[in-house]
Amino acid sequence: MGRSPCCEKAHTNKGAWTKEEDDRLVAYIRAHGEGCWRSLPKAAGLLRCGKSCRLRWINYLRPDLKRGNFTEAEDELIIKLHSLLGNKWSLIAGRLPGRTDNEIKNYWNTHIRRKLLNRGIDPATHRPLNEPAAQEAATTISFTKTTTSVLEEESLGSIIKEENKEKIISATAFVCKEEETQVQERCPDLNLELGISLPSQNQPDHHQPFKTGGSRSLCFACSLGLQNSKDCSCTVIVSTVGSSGSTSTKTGYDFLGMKSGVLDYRSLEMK
DNA sequence: AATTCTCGCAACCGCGGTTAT
DNA sequence: AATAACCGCGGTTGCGAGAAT
Repeated sequence: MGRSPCCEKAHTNKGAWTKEEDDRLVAYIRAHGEGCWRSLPKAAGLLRCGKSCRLRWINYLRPDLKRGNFTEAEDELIIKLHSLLGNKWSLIAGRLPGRTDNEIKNYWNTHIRRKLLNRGIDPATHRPLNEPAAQEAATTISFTKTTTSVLEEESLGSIIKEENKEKIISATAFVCKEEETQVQERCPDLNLELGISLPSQNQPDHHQPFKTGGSRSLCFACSLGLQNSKDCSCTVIVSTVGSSGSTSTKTGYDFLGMKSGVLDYRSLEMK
C-alpha cells in the first residue's frame, strides 16, 4: 500500500552542496519550474533527496533572495513580528521580501537575541528582563470572549441576571481595550496585516478587516491561508450591550467557533 | 605561529498535516 | 479506510572562518 519512495536513501548525497549540484538544480528549475520535489532529483540527475533539493533552492539558490546584511528597519520589523507571532519564522519571512525563514531564524538566534538582551529585554517574552513573572499572564493567549452574539444573549438571558450580565460585558470590554492598547503601545507603527501575500496585494471584498488601523485586511482564518475554508466565516458579530441604556456595537469574527473581537497572536501556541 | 574559543550559517532531523496509492 | 510517502515547518547540529589567547 502507500506511495513508493521518492529516492533510495542509501544512494543520496548529504552535507554541503557542490557547485555542480547547485548548477544542476538551478538549471532544472529554470527549465521546468518549481514543482514536484519528489521527482526532481532523479529528473535533474541529482543524488539528493527531494527534501534536500527544496531546502537548497528555497534557502540559497532562489533568484529573488536578497542576501547581505539585514537593515535596521528589517531588524525592528523582525522584532515586532516576533513579539506578535513568536517563532513562526515562515510567517515572519512572509513579511520580509527576499528573506527566508531559515535566514531570519539564524539571524534572530545570533544577532537579535543578543541585541534585545543588551536592551534589557527578554527575547522570549519581549518584556523587561527584571519584570515579575506575574506579568506573564498578559503574554499568554486567551481567546477572550469580547462580544456576545444576539443568539448567545438570548440563550444566556435566562441564566444570567441582568446585573451580572452588565458586569461581565463591561469586564470583557475592559480586557479588550487593554489588550488593544498593549499591542498598539508596543508596536505603534506596525501593520498587523499578517497575511502571507505581498503587503500591497488587495484582498477579496468579503474579508472584513481583522485588526488594523483602517486598512483592509483578512480575518484570522484567512490570514492563515484558510480562505473559503470552514474556518473562514468572516462573520461580523454585532452585539447590543448594556442594560443602562447605553448601546455599543462591536465587530469580531467567529474563528473556529470562538467569538473573538481582539485576537492576540501571542496566544497562539508558542513552542 | 599554534592552539583554543566563539560565532555564523548551511544543512539535517523530526514532527504534524496532507496526499497518493 | 488504511497505509506510507510527501511537504513544510521549527529546532538542532556540524563545520568553517575569524578572534582571542
